[in-house]
Order: sequence, then C-alpha cells, then structure tokens
Amino acid sequence: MQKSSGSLYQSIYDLVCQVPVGYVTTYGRVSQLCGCTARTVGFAMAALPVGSQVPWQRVVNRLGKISLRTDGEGNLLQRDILEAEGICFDADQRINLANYGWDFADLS
DNA sequence: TTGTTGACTCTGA
DNA sequence: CTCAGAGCCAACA
Repeated sequence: MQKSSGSLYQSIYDLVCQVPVGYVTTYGRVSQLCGCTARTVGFAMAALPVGSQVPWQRVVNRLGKISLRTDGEGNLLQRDILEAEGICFDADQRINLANYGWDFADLS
C-alpha cells in the first residue's frame, strides 16, 4: 500500500471533467491542483483510457495550443471538437486563454 | 534500484 | 511572445 498512483490520475481526470463546455485549461493549472508537475498531467492524458468520458481535448499547453501526441492524429480531431464546443481559434490554431482559459475559480 | 523517455513549465535573454 | 537551457514528476525496461 503506501502508494496509489492511480489516485493521482483520478484527481487529474476529475479536474478536467470540471471544465465546462466552451472553456479550456492548461496543464500547469491542473498540475498545481493535483499536486504534481505539468509533465505528469500530460502523462495522465497519454494513459487516458478510451471512452473515459474525460474531455482531455480541453486541456492545452500554456500557449493555449493543442499538444501533439506521438501520433499527432487525434490532434486535428480535437481542434474540430473544440470548435464544436464554441471555442474560437487563432490564425495560428491557438486558443485565447484570456477569454476561454478556465482557472478553476468559479466552481461554487 | 537505476536510467531513459514524455500530450510540460519556468527562468533568463 | 519567442528561443534556448534546466527542472520536476511519473511510468516503463
């Protein structure tokens, strides 16, 4: 016992699930809330099981851009999903965190 | 247990 | 903001 890394993943997934539709968050934001570094959050997304119902697509890097996975295939799909959510992209395929960035502050 | 890798972030220029 | 270097944490062999 002593360790339960799975718990950490659950915390990350839970935080991501708290992000409302039409908003996005960054890895650093979740990493601080889950008590780990941004890399760990990205790792959790990489280990995210299929059909987990977790809107990982709403999680982007600090630049507001979608991080490309080793495959770089789902990335394009995610951009379409975010657009469907009502999020507008920049000319460089970047999201304006000033308007869509979720800070986990208005949870009440 | 050690070493490498990874969907990142921070600091400095 | 962008470029370059260093750091931190977790999983895998």
